[in-house]
Amino acid sequence: MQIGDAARRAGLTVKTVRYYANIGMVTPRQNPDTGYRDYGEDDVAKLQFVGKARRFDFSVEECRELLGLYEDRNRPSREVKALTLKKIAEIDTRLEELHSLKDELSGLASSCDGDHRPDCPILN
Amino acid sequence: MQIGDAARRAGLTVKTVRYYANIGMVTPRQNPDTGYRDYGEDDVAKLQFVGKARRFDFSVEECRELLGLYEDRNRPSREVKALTLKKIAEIDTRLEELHSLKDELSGLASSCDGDHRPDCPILN
DNA sequence: GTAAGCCTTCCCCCAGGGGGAAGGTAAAGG
DNA sequence: CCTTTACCTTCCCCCTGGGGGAAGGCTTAC
Repeated sequence: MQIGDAARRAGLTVKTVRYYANIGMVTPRQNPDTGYRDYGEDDVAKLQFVGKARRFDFSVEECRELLGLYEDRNRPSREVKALTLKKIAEIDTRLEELHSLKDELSGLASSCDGDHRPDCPILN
Repeated sequence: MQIGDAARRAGLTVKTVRYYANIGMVTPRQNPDTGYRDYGEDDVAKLQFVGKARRFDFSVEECRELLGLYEDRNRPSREVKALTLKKIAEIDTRLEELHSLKDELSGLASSCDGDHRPDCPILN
């Protein structure tokens, strides 16, 4: 199948799918007649997998890692779980950062009158 | 004062301060003898302000906007407050996304045995 | 004299693609 | 059969927010 169909089925843009081919993450066969990329069902499955992992905030590099485990028939699920737990820890860190950031901004906003006068505590 | 001192006093790198000069955000005078950038106290104050705003997760474009209000003697604090509230709303959205992402990943991780067997629900 | 420590501009690099140009190809409609 | 439309290809520049380092110029201290 052509890249357009593969992209639609994976819920990705053509650009993105082509990018994944260029960086060697999901490399389809090539149609020798047209020179077009030729995607099979297995490729679509990988694209869907990567798309999902990206939505899960895994970086492209992490996706490549996960894909390696995914393709390995003897993959130990231990490694996949470890990667997921690491990701969860990162999310926790980011959550804490955002929480304290929000608290700080909220404090500033509530101490700011929000009128036309030039003395605003946010700016000082 | 030279860029190195200004950067140290603002808690930024020289590269960053030079970048801010290049994009026209904090533009110091120029020493006519040496051709070096010449920072005054007012510039340092602006750099500190921008550094703080960046740490508050404001984009460079938003910093430029805030700086415009900061420099305007007749600035209405209303606008500053509005920008801050908008930022808080964005943080809320991001918090929700991260929470649901974490829930989803946690569910996957807990349903994954994490042993050597090749059937891992995370990958499926 | 020379080495260290400033400064300058210039260019390439990162993620993760997006936008669009220029040109080849395939299938459907008239 | 011809044209239109919708594909596809490679190529190159764009974004954010700078980092890294080269090549060259200047004082100052030893």
